[in-house]
Amino acid sequence: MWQPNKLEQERLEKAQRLEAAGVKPYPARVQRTHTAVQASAAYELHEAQHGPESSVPAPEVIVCGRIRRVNVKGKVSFMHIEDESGRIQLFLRVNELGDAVYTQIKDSLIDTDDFVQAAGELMRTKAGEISVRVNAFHLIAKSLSPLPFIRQQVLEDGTIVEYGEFSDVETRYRQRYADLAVNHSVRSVFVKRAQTVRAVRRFLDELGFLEVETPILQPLYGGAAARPFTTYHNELKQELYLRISFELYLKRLLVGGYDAVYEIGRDFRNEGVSYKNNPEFTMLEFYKAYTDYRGVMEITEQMLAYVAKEVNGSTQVKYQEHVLDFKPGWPRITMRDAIRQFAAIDYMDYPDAGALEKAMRDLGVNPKPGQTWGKLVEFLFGEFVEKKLIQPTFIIDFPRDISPFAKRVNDDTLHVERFEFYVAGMEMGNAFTELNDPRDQEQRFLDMAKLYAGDDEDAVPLDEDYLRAMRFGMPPNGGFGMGIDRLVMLMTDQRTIRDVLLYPHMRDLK
RNA sequence: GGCUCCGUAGCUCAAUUGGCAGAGCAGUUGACUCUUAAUCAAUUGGUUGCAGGUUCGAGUCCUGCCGGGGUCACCA
Repeated sequence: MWQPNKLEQERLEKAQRLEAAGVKPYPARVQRTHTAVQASAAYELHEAQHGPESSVPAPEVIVCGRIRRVNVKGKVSFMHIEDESGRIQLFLRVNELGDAVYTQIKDSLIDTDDFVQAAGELMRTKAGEISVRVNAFHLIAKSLSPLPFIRQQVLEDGTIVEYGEFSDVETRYRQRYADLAVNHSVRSVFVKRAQTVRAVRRFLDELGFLEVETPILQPLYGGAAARPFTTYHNELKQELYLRISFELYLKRLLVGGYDAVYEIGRDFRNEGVSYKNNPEFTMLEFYKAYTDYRGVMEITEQMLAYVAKEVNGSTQVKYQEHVLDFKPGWPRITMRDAIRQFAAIDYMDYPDAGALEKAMRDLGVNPKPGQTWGKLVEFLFGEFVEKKLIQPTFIIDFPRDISPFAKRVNDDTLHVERFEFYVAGMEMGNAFTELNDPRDQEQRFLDMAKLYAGDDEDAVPLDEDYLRAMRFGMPPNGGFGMGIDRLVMLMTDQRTIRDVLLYPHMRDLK
């Protein structure tokens, strides 16, 4: 239940006073002929055509927006209103507006944060700012709660300098609308986010991929190692999982005859929250027939370079203290070489888990006891290599026992054709030459069940229907998955995933 | 989940060893017909996250809880 504070109480009373004077604080009908930027452009064009002192009347406009600055003087006032395009100044003079309306402004019945509609001829003030000489002024939405206040200055090129800030992280995330309304730079992050997703789509569409949608509610989860969220369908009396990946549903479509499919959508993983993990996040997965993980690496490089260029105008992107370069030709380093290089240990000298674990302890790291060989290799990688991979890098050829959907590397029983790519010390994506032998796939499911018996977190449920699909024949294909949010972090120079999510997950307030 | 730091006015922040809770901005009132981080004068505003405890006295010290940041763990 809303308990108006003092400032809100004042605004409520203003709304009532306006209503008493016959002003509707929330009218149904609104008009706008120009955005703020269109209006400015229209005046500049007028000046260019007729000169600054011309007797030809300037264009008449109707603009709408939120009041961001008010400067009331005795008989002339100024406001800046803001719409999505930017800001424009209103020049309000009692002569044009009449006493009644001007008095409402002077009595500050109109507040910063209110939405208004203003009509009039465009002009330039003596100080040189393009403004609307307002002859009709209407409140179109009263703001009852003041937005967090920070002082801002609009420079001539339109940039907004902020003095002070609205920085309380918790409030910013919980009340993102206020964050967006006040903090100008936050809005641009989400514009770039949209541009990023659009660029990914355009890239894949142009390559001939078909965008599809697969179930989020799944009777069986799979395709990744993660704990799922569970839910329940009341009518069907059915336990359901929120998907942790799209993998198995997408590959079934290759059986159905599509050569190349992709999906961009939400995944849900019931795991820890961190600067790069949110319980729900946006994933891109694609699968392409008649290629393998080498082909997928080429697509990956091209795609990321394309996105960087579309969003930031260059394959080079500033991220924190680094300049990342997505230009294709990223290094491809095997998992084995990477660990040899950064950890000074060759895990192939220790082909069984017990020996490897002991060798790792001698190196001074402490994996959980009793893990599989592949898990140990992965631990080594995380401990010694991951953070060091700043420029885009493919790490290729992963241990088999942590990769149940990838084809083995020729004549190598320990490795599969899989790569992950890393940027800024973060895992960005994961891909393999997809396993398409149903007999091998079934064995992998069984092996996983055996390896991770009693280990709920890493168990991979056996998906009979997926095997059935594969038995009809699945073309050889390469598959790919990438966290879109992390990509957006890179494109927008944000340190945490929460700053690229409009509504990051927050604990419930009790 | 562990460790650690933090929570004071609408926003950003002060408050000495435990000693009257403050400032700037915004808000309110007034002046001002080209201002723009407007200016000038006056002025309001607090359950110091919540609940206990120690003390003559707690924003400050202690315990618990709530929320958040960082970090570790978890996480292909």
